[in-house]
Amino acid sequence: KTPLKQAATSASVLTEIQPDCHPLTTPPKPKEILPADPWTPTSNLKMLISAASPEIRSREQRKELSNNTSEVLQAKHCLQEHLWGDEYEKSQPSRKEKSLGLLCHKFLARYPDYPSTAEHNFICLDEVAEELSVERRRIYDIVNVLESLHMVSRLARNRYVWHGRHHLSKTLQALKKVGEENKYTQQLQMIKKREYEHEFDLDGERNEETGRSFGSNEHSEMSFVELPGMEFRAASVNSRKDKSLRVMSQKFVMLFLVSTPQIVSLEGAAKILIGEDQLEDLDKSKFKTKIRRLYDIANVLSSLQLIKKVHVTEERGRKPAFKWIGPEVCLQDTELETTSTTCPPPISESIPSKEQCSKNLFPSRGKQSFTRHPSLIKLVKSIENDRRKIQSAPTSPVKISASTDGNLSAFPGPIAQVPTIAKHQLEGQSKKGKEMKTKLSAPALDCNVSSPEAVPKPKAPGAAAPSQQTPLTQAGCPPSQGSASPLVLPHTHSGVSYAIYLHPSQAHTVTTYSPSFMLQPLPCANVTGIESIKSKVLNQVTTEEGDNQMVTDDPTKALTAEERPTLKPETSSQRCLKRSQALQENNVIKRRRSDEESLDTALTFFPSGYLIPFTQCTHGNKAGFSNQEKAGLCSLQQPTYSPPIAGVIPVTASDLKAVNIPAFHITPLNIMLSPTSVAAAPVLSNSCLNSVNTSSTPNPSSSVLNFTLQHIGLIPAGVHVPANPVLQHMPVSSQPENVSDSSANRNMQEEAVSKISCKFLAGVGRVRSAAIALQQLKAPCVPKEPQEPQTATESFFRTPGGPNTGSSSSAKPGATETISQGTPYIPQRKLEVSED
DNA sequence: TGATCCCGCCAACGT
DNA sequence: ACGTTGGCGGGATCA
Repeated sequence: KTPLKQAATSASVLTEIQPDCHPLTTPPKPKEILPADPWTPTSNLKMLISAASPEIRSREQRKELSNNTSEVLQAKHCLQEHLWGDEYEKSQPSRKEKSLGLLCHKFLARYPDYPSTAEHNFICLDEVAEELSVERRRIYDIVNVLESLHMVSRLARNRYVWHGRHHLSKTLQALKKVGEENKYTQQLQMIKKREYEHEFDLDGERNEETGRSFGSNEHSEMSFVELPGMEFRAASVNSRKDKSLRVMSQKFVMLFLVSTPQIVSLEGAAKILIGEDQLEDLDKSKFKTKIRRLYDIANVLSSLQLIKKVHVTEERGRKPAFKWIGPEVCLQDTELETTSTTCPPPISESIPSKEQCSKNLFPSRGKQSFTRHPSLIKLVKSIENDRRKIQSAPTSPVKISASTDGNLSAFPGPIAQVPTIAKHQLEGQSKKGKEMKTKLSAPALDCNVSSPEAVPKPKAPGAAAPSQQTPLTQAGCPPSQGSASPLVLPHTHSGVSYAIYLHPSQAHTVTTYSPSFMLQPLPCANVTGIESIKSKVLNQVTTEEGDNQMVTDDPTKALTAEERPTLKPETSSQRCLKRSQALQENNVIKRRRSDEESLDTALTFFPSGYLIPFTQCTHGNKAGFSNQEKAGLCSLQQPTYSPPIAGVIPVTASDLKAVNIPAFHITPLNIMLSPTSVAAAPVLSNSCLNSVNTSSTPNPSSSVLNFTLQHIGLIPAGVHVPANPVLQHMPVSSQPENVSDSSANRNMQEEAVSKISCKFLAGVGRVRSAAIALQQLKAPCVPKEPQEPQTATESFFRTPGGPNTGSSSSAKPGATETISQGTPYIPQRKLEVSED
């Protein structure tokens, strides 16, 4: 009776969840004794478990008999009574049953992937820890990683909010962007190169060299990557300097997103992550510790179905590694990347203009937008403090968030602080929060007070505002209640669109989105299915196995499908297939979804009232399209823009109406900034943009825009504003002392400036006052030198498409895929990646 | 064995 | 002072 021991422990459960688990490795045997540490009485989890295997199911059934969720502990006691200490010991959950991965599964099972924003998804660490019967310490591990993906965010002590995967794609984009800026690709190459040289006794000075290059990485101090709208959930969190696990997690993810076969070995990751801060001492113990942490992170990421474990077999031997199985992340409008028909490896060079264009186009995008420079933290903090002081918090953020979107309603007021801040910024260009604090003036406070009333209210879907009704026309209204302009925003989760009454200023902010619209006129035919070809050719990946089963057969997903409607994971190959076969209507639908998402993004953005990145809007690529346009223009287009996760958001007809936020809704906001800069200095990125879009396709919206603006009196009749004002906030950056070419500094400043500009404009509430303020803006405006050219390497290294886009999988589980990791630096070498 | 990674000490931090 | 977070690494467990 000894075999009482685990057998069908959670370990096997997990394994069976994994598709590749083969009968060969038949799990020892079902456990005869209920685990002392019973499953969480979450229905989800139970379903998950029971679906995992018949054995488990039966066990669950047995347990079901006495499972009233409150009797879990009882069971434990019984168990204790009926077993001798010895046996009881054995019945204790095995190590694997306590694994972080499983724990994470349990944890995740508690919350929907895409929680409706209406329901409050709060996480009380204590409760969770108790319910999962683990120490809180473990929950931290999970939550920290989740936090790094913005799937949760901290509200307060012991309190987190669950966001689910709503922000995931955005986060991943941000991470990818930052990862690229961090030259992670190069670092990875470096490591590979180094290893390669090792094999040929080339070590020695060479290593010094390569090692040094790590240290010289200017981004080494990169801190936590934030998503706009997600940032000040808790000032305390931000103020903590040690976000190691969070940051490490993000970096880890970056590595995946940036490397071309999206496979990262633990070792390599550890080296890079260590190399960043501690370039020199590749301490053994430090390395070990790093690895340990990476395992922790990897476990969570695995539970999230973002990565899976593989083994990379090189000449050297088998190394543990992880492969990205999450959604593909496209940095910008995907159609730009897939224009050419046969894109050989150096594809990024074949589209450099586009690539760089968009990068230059949205200079504040990516790192600037998402990474908070250390020196900004203070500012941020103080602002947060101010906010808290000012916000009399009649309703806790918790309660506020009930209506539509937590983000949306959580921070109604702070935006109003901007004017002062902006002013201050313009005057002193000091980023010290303290000073700002003192500058908070009465108007700002007023705004704060009034803005809560402008909190979006749900409205009947039918009440969609016609797109012509620009918020601008109402901008003259004071920022009080009733002056809100209806702005239709789709409700991503429920598929119901809401007309949200936005404070005019907020509306402006939202409209920031449409810049992407300007990019759209790009003819986008002949893109179908290219990516798959590309990646096949490029990566020579013999994709095998289980991606399919891995993802689709996963009981977790199947079972929780209803509450995770959007997740329905697609295999890369599936996606490929879909892409190439996509029916027009599918495309349209997806487009809608995309729109939805992008708008959702918008929703996410403006509430923050602080970081309002123009740039982020970009990936909401089709946001500006009318559906007709989309249908016509893009019917042939490959729907690569939406990662699987984003692609399955339920859509209702009403959403169709919601997707149009006309360009000129937006532009006014930018325009207010731009006249100065436009006149002052032609922005480099403009020309880029023009070359791609404007020149070829006269943009009608430009004239409309100008007309509108002139009509409204925002700009003098003679002035013509380019249709792509997006960038023009950039030159506003007017800090003369900022000669440093350090992108970090610049980015920071740009971020600050754009933020401030946004806030400023958003907070003014009255166009007039904004216009007046604009006058003030003009003075300090200094033409800024064009965005630094993209390093050739950056684009060079970039390879389009992920390895996931490989051929359809048919290989047996356990088969190995052979990956030749082509890199510019090192000769092609064969790697074997095997599933475990 | 080496790969994994649980566990919980304890310090930094917040209140 | 006390509770929360979470870095960290010993050493148990797994394969």
